[in-house]
Amino acid sequence: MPRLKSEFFKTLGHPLRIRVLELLGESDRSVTELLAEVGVEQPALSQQLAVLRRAGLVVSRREGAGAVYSLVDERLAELLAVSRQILLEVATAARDELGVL
Amino acid sequence: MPRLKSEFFKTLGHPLRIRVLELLGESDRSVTELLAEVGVEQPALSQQLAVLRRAGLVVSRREGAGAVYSLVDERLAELLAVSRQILLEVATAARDELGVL
DNA sequence: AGCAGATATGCAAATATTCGTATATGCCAG
DNA sequence: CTGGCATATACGAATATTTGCATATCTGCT
Repeated sequence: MPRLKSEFFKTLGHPLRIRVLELLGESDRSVTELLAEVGVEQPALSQQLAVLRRAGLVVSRREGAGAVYSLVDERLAELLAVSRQILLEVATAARDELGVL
Repeated sequence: MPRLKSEFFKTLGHPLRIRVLELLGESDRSVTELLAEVGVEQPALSQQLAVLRRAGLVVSRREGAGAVYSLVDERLAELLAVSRQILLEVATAARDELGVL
């Protein structure tokens, strides 16, 4: 399972993909909406959406002209929240470390 | 924060590193012990331990001859557990998807 | 000091990811 | 069925990561 899990985390290892997941955690969004919120070229966004889709973390449905994306599992939001906690902890631990020296 | 978070996940995106974190989640371990449990060359292990150290996810203390590693934050174990849940969900979702086609 | 075991670092080749740009496809209006 | 907007894919150059191997460093012992 480490192999699978590392694939999963590798998928999360990209700023734009994280950003998108956070936004989708709030609510479903069309590509156009996402495009307005993250500051990148359209192909760049579609590429990363494709990565997330292949990893099975998001799904897209066509809706009229465009496409709407949503998270497959809401626990992804939870995961990102937990990771924020850990990051804070790790960051302050590192700061204390430096403080002691 | 997406940048920081993606760095964090990138660090997790490696089978050996995941394996090590899971083992350290159970209990602290010396490099020698880790070496016996994961099946890799010693330099490979030390390299990945170094990555984890630089990322601030683990710390090492010298103990006699060798070095003992431990997790900086036990919530890392929790995180890995949550990710397991999500993986299962995602995997079955994907399977159902295929089943429907 | 000199040795031996344990751990860490350096570095180049192989491999994988990202980014930009061009282009293709899907869908609706007219 | 054609134009135009929305989204997706292709592909090469730039960049980052991984891997294997050689070697350095640290520690306790004699």
